[in-house]
Amino acid sequence: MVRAMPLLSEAFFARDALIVARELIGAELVRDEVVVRITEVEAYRHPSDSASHCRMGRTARNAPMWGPPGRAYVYLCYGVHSMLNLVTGSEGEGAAVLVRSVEAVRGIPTIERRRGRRIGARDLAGPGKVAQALGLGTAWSHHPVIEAGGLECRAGERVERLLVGPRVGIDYATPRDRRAPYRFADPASTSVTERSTLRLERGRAS
DNA sequence: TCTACGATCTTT
DNA sequence: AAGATCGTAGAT
Repeated sequence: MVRAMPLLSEAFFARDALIVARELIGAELVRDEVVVRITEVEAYRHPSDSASHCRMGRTARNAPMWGPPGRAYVYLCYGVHSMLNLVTGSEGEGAAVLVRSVEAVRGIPTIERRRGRRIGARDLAGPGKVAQALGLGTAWSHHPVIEAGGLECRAGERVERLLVGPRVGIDYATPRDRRAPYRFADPASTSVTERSTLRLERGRAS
């Protein structure tokens, strides 16, 4: 048995969504026997971000995003898929990071049996697959991933250089926000969506 | 109340 | 290229 990596702290999440997003690449999500490694994320930065669920202020749905950092925000998309976000910044800010893709580290076959769905692949590219692999629904909103038990977010191997590009599926946002390079991915992973719109970032890591 | 529409995925 | 499928938000 390998010793578990340390939990990420509330202080880790209590920073700008762009910083947290970059540093979440390579981190692990753990739910019981299931362990996945984060390979792609998007930052939803602030109420002034016209792509964010917080763009129209506080509502029942986006309440978790306004809460303390290090909590989950899970919402239902297209009436079909659950999306996992991790709340960032300070309480009352309204920012989060969407986990778009992961790689299975272990435990996925068990989930496959339990859910009666086909998730055998090691690559889980796309936010709907992430929540499905971890068995998460909207009831997981507000769950602290900085504490042991349930869904946990743990440190992983640090990825120095990243793929960077625009976010996906936000055509309703302003042109500026549509173009904003708020999506980050691990260049070494094949579990990444819309890869052609990402470019390898030069220079220093965050 | 009513209506429109998604931070998607799969199949055609 | 389109259907599935339903909760939310904004309008009425």
